[in-house]
Amino acid sequence: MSESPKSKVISIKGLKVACGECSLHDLCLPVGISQSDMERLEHIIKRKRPIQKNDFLFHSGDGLNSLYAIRSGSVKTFSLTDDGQEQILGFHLPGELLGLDAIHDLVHHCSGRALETTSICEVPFEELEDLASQIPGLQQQLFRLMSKELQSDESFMMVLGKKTSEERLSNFLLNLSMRFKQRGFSGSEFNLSMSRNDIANYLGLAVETVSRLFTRFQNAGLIEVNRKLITITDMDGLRALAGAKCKKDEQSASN
Amino acid sequence: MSESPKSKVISIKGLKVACGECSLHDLCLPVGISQSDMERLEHIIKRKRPIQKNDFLFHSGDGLNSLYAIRSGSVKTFSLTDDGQEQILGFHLPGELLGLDAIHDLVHHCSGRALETTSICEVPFEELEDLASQIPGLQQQLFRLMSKELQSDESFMMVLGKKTSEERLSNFLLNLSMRFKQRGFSGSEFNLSMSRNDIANYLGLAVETVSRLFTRFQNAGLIEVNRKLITITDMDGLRALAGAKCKKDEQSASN
DNA sequence: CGCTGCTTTGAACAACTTCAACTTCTGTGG
DNA sequence: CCACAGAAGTTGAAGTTGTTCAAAGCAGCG
Repeated sequence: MSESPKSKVISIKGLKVACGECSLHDLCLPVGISQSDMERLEHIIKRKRPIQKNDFLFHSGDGLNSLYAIRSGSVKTFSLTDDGQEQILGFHLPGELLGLDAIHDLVHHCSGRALETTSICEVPFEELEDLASQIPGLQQQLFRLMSKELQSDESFMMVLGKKTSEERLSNFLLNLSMRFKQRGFSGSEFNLSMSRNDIANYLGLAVETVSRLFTRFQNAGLIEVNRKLITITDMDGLRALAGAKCKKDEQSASN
Repeated sequence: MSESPKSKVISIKGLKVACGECSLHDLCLPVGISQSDMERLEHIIKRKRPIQKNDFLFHSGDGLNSLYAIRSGSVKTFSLTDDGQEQILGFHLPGELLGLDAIHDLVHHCSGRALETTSICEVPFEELEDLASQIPGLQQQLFRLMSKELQSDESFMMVLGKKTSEERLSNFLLNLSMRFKQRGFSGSEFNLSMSRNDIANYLGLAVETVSRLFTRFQNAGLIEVNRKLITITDMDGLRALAGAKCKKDEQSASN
């Protein structure tokens, strides 16, 4: 496949894969890990050549061989309903680790597919687990990562369970904004790598609804939409939409 | 599976908390762990006196001190939307471990509340983490447990994102049925410890809808409802409802 | 008994979906 | 460079599912 990683990890400069140097290193695996431990970790990580838009990173049903960390680009994960339609489970940005849900039974229950040209670090799971048992800091970091994903799943359940279409979309945009910002990109202007269809699917809405919402948000002066490019022009307004809906002001009375 | 592997669990008889003897031990923490390691684990677990219906196990905002394993009874977890309404995130049965989502930042982001009189094993998290770093089998089991929760969250997202009210409720009943069966109870007749309101809330529906569905399911001969007691009389019929909906038979043509 | 809270049922209403048509974009080949 | 075909996105109007509102039925409990 790609270049071999056995090239003595010391000289980080010459190394393609270097977590310590990676701009994402505080999002990704190594946190609070010593230099030498970090090198051991880097040693097991494989850098694969970039995958193209629509390429699969893994398929539902595949055995779990590796976890995948996104270096650049973006990936969607999804599974199929009984009647064969896609349900998108998440959109994943650089610095995120995919495949954690397959640890349970060592089988992927969703598929991962690139939304654009994407480069990936592959982390063989067995070796990672082994290393984690030797490096407490790594174990802890893995626990935290998984827990974080549980948290974000939970907050997403709230979106799907209680929120209106307006709240869902504004929530979605703000979530992306936050994550882009965290990664050093602009939080107020970014490209959506996924289609409207994907957004709708993810949010449990019809494409048409999403489309209408985009124009409604634009007309309301909250965002500017240029095809895939979104500019948030009124962050607070968007936040207001995403949060408490005031459809019942009388709630203060009943409360 | 069920029969104890080796009952030389020392004088477990005298021990209040004995995972090795616990009927839930294959659901809960210890799996593939040596006898002596198991004892170390049991040593850090505290058995608390049963909590009563509506008592809180932990509050949203609390620091994470312990994980909680349910021995008997049931618990709901929920958080509040910005406008103060409850969103139920899950119902938890004996053998399940609560609080994993708080590991990330050591703060609970949801509350846990007993649905009935419930007894709990408290597992101090720091000590557990410490132990996990010494016992690879324990680390692995924790990874698996968290991963399993990720999986079930994902399948629930599918329910909320794509399923109709009928599919949601039948899904819910089948899920409970399966879990009861797994725990040695009847899978076809069980008590709902949660209110209709809670069910509706969890499934993202209105109470009225859930109520109507119960009567509809009963009229269709799928279940029998006696207040909180549910008897599933047509498991396959219920499964059919939960799975692929046939609202479009023409899909075979378009597919 | 007569509360009180939970559940059920009916009827009107709203939000979102579905269907259908049209527009814009993208990439390909002449 | 333009034409064209297909995909993606937008917009309008009709249709449905599930919600909301209102009220009655029921069990549990002081």
